[in-house]
Amino acid sequence: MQKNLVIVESPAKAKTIGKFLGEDYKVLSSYGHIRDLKKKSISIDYEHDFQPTYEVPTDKRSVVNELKKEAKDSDMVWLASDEDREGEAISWHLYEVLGLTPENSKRIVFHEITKSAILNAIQHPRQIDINLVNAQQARRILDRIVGFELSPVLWRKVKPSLSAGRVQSVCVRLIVEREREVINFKPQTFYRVYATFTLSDLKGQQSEIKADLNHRFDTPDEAQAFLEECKNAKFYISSITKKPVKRYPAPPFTTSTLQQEAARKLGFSVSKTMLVAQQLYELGQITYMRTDSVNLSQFALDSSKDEIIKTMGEKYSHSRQYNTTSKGAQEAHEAIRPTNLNVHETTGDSDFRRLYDLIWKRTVASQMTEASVDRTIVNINIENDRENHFIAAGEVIVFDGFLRLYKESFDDDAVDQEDEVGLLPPMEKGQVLQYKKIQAAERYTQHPPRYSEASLVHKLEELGIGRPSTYAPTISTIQQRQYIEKESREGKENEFSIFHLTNGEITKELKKEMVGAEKLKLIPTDVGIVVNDFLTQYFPDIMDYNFTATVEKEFDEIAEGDKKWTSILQDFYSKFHPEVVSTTEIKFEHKVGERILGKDPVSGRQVSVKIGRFGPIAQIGKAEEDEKPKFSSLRKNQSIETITIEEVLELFKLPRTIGIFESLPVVVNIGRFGPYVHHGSLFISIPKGYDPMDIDMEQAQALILAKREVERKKYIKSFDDEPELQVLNGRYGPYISYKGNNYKIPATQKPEDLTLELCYELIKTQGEKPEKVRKTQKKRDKATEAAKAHTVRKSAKNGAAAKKAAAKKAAAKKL
DNA sequence: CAGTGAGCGAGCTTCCGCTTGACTT
Repeated sequence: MQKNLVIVESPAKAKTIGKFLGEDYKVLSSYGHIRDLKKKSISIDYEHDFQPTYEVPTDKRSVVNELKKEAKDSDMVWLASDEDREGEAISWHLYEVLGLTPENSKRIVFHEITKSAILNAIQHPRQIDINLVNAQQARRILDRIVGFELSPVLWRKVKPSLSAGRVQSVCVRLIVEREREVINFKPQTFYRVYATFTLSDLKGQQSEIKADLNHRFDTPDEAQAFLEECKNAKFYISSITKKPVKRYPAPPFTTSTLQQEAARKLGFSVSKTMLVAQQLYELGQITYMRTDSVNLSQFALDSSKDEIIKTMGEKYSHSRQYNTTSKGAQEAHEAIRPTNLNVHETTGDSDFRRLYDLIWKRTVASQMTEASVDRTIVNINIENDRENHFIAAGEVIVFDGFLRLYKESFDDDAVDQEDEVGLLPPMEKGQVLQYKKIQAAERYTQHPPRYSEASLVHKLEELGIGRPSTYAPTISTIQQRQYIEKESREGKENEFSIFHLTNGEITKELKKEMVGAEKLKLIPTDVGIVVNDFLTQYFPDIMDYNFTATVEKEFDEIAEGDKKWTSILQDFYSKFHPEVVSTTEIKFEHKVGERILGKDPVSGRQVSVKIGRFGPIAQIGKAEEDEKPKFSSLRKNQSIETITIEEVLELFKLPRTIGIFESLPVVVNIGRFGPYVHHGSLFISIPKGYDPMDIDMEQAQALILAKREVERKKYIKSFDDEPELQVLNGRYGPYISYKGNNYKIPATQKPEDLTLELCYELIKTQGEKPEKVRKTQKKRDKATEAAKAHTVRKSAKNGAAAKKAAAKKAAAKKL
């Protein structure tokens, strides 16, 4: 019988700690929470002080059973989950589920995983802090109430299977509001003036300086007038100011800052960063990757100091401890850093190496001396012009310090392309300059940038919404619900004018540039916009950007023992629930989010757009009229909010019957996967370059015949003895199809010469794959729908349940 | 890949935070 059982949250942590503690200690992991509110029902008893009903989820049963067994075999159980609200609750649930007592259990905490920290923790045990636990229960139950009361309102008023929650709904709101700012933005033009001057020093050496005007002009006339004035003006240096400036390194990484920098410097998505970081953590190469703390352990401070002195010298070392400033931080862990700072690089694939390199550099740089820069500002006056002057800036790095290793990136780096400033030639006050050229270029003010995944995380953290463990999952949830999409937009070509002044002559040039290109930005869908507007109108408190911060304050009061958790919930629920009831009872004249655009000039029937079962649709006519309404999906790039009646009427020009071929109609339409020609049982995608609005019979016939040819060529060979095996011609050349799986044919083998035996051999050498059951069309439809509704994980686990639901749906559909 | 679209049915969907593997729909 072992003496001690220590339970931590993460298995990697358990492994490390196990090494520090001797034979008398067994260290196991709870794998996070082991108990939660029951999954299906709301599981809160409103009649009895919000009494929750907890259950051990199925995927935690085996963990719990093992812990139970080990606990029974131990003299003492040490509950060593993290020291924050969630961690305290994990310990409490363990205490309850494992049937522990104050005599056979102790609660311990540590912030860094070192032998001394853990031994010290064991010397100073305490009991479970029930106030902190209650704060967690309040948080959990409030989130359940919000999610499970609000989502059904959306099912009734907007569309089934939608969701709402304290975090996700506000997240969508940020993106919707930013999109509106972008749409409503009216770019303004202005003229920016910049010049190149020449000056000669005492020895007659010529050099050049670039300088910007301190003023922008609103119109081309003003810009031109200014250049006119410069033609014969005298330019001289009116002042030279030198100022030493210091630059300080950024603090070590938290989850949020790591996600942002990995996106900017490595182009990683938020989830990719977390995936790679998780692997580095499991290999013991970095500390825990879900943290909001910038704190470094004494060990990390000491070893980075050693490392810096050893590789760069004493003057580069400057130890610092940073303070966490982000809202709602709980600081149960250290900052993200390499576990051993003397390991400068890691092995593995390039993603691995690059992320490790980033973390190593950021950590070490944070412990390095600040950089010293001499900054020079030169004012160049224009004689007889007291309002305008040119400014030239120069910078010399006197001591590079941390910049030797690492420089933080910022989101607008790409915008400030003229950011580089270099060395200025020697000059003195009063010196007269000659202009070489002066240019006034037309520029446009830019709309605020759409959010990227990383900049959204930054904003969420700033508002104190969400936690390090939820940033990545939240972004994928709102994508799965199809509230937002990640999209890239190509830039548009834009013409602008530049006036040049050279040799006393002004010329005008028209130039083209690409503007407005955006890479993988977050854009709301129609569903996202409609849901957001609905929630913002009827539940403004929940949708308030400060809602989380406000309730967090109350949770803190519970944790401090100043307030009762049930009365906080009572206050909230007594206000919130009636709002849910009254909103549910509203009989809307139109469907939520519906826009009436006017009347169809041909039939006189009403034209409207709204959210349909499969997304946004346009409709002519009303359901209650005798004649059935006509429907058409909106095109990609069209939105309920901005579409015009003309555009809607255009949609109904399809489907278009363009003629008869072989006594069957040829119909052109646009479906979910783009434009297609429909003839008999054949559907043919219309290739790019053709316009479905004016494709003619000749072109359509060609497409039909070409498709037939492909179909004909598709079958190279089949065998009477084995109807399930075929040799086919596909997009990538010939292949073998067998029981729903495909197998390659080596280039040396002529497909026509294949025998059944040869095919079997090829299948065997490539490893026969398990038979795939070919589903019917309808079933597959339902399966994808079900998969969309579930998260990837859930659908994997509940495969059988999903199938059952799908079958039911399919059955319902037939009736 | 699949080319859909309003009510007499049946019963489903949903939250946030803590943690990792095990899947073939």
